[in-house]
Amino acid sequence: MKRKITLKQIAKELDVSISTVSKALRNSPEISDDTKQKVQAFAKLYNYRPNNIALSLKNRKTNTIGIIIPEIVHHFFSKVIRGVELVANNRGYNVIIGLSNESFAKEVINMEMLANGSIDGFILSISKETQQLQDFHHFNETMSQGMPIVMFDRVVSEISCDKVIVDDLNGAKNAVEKLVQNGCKSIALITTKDYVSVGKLRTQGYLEALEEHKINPKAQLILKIDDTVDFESRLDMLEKEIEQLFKSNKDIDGVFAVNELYALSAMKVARKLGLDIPNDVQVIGFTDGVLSKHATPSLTTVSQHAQQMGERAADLLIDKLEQEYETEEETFQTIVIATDLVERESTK
Amino acid sequence: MKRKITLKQIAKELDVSISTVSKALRNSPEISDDTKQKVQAFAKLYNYRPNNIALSLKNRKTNTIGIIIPEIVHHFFSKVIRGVELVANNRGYNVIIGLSNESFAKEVINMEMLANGSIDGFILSISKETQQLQDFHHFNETMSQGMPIVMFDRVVSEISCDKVIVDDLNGAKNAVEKLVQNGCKSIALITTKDYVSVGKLRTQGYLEALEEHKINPKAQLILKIDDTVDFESRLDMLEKEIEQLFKSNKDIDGVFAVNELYALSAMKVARKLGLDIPNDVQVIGFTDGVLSKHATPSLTTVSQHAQQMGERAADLLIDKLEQEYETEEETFQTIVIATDLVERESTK
DNA sequence: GAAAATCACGAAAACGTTTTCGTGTTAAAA
DNA sequence: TTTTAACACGAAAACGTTTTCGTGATTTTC
Repeated sequence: MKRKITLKQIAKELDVSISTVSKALRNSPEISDDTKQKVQAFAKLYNYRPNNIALSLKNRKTNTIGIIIPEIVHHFFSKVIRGVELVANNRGYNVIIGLSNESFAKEVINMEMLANGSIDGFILSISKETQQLQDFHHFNETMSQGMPIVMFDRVVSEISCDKVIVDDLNGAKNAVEKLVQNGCKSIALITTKDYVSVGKLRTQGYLEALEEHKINPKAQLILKIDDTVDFESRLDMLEKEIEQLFKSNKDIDGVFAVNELYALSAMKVARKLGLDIPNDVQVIGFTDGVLSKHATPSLTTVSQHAQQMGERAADLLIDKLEQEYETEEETFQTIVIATDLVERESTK
Repeated sequence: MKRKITLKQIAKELDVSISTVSKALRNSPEISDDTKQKVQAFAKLYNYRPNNIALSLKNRKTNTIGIIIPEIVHHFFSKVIRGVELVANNRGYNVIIGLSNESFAKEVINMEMLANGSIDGFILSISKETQQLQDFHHFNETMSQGMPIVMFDRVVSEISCDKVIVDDLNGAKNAVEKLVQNGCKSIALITTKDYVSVGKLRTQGYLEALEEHKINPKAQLILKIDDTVDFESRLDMLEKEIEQLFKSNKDIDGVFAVNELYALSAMKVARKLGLDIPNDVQVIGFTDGVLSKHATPSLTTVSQHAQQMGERAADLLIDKLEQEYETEEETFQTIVIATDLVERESTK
């Protein structure tokens, strides 16, 4: 078991100095062709590669970006990661992941771990708990140490940093307008409680769409789910709530749900109640998930372009990292990714 | 924008030596209580944290593990990552990811990148292309440099290293036996071409189950899909092949598919042909995906316990990394994770 | 009061690089 | 022949730690 070879070992072996070896390998004109050839041949033979850690220390730059997300077993987030990884690799960076698991404490700990030299900057989406607690000190501390942050999807307006967000408002608005145009008169909304930023915006989009079509929103058509519960494991509870919604509002002919699971559950409940989709009820979900495509009937969705979000976020971060001169005044941008309405069988 | 504070700066500020600061912070008995208090208070005030990169260089240990997978937008792999991340974090390690995107070249490049000091060891699942090319030099090179590797799921028998695999053979066998017990007489198999190790084993399980029940396997009931094609985008092709299978074998009353997509497509085609599930045809898939649970009818599956695989792999790797004495003879283990048959609506 | 022991701290090396600045040797210019 | 320039290389610092060893100063012991 031979360790990786170092400059020092090569130098010793060839009886030259470390500097000479380093220069020879980087083709410095200071070194004679003879020596260069000798060194390069030897290095190739022993498959020399510079040690990244040493380089990071020397350059005070790791060429690694940290990504902190609430959950990885999630189509949306894994697509974002793929996007980040794609451009990061192309631009010579590695990606290191941290999962907050929707917990504030884990988010803080993970960031502190990575911020101590392991990475050059963060790409992150904040946890639900952080959104509730409204405690953002760790972001400020990180940034005040000169480590840039790019937030995506779940962002917080109180923090000044680069951001990549989905156009939640217009995405929702377009979806609801589609339902209206398709003849729906009584459109239900299944959303989350208000502290989740994206839920709030999508709700707003729903309301605006109704308003523009002179439809009075009815409170009893809006179902706010408490999403601190893990509904993957408590599907029954979710379905009961939705069933209640349908039963007390027999006139529902359209449903807009702020995520895939809610939309699918709505379809399931509707079918169970003897309603035909899309003839009796039309359904649209807001999601980038994989379930929609394969559901029966397949679900019309607002697509969020998760991978693109990751790509843009990575570009934003790396641009900032490689910015030659620190601009006098820090300037941050917010990129808004437009959504697409992917029409499938759950709408007419 | 103040940089992170270092020992040197603290030393200068307090007019003591770097060594004294370091020792004071680590509570060395060499240092007087007075000085300790002074240093620790100052460090706390300025939120001092040792630089990970410097520590890595000094200790020749990064406390980071690299994970290389073919694809991240995949329920199975993201669950494995979650498992790895879970135990890694608990044991004081970070996780850095590399995506091979099923490409041999990217796999090699990614490994070389990370092997140059960035990580202490690998957890990986090899790409399809690597499986085809049967070129494993990069694994051998990595290991010969003293960097341990743990392979999971898609492993290669030619390489001696720790491995974590699913009991593909028995998982498949049990599934097919279930179908037999449920009364199926003519059971089709939808699998991949042979070079993918897991496909091969699952096929073997299918054959063994039939044999044990004295059923003669029929070649025309076995459909081998070329999975170099990305079927997420070419669903129609996949469905056509399956439709052909059903049409030329009207007696099919059971289907075992080696992954989720094939199983779902089979159900879709069957329904299209007017067959009822599970009364006319029963279907079982091999998967850890999310589609099965939410499909209609929901799909009976062989569960692979992906997260557990990740956990075991991480434990295996970290155990090896922290092994005090290098045992005389390297010894490798292969952990086999048993599968579970999750019965849902697609079987009786 | 001298020798020994204890205390409290600092210097320096090491991890593996890159780069700046010498410096001795040879070749060209005066 | 002397001065200058070009050449080819090495020493050392720096990145931020930890740790070994050394060393003055003070205290204890006889």
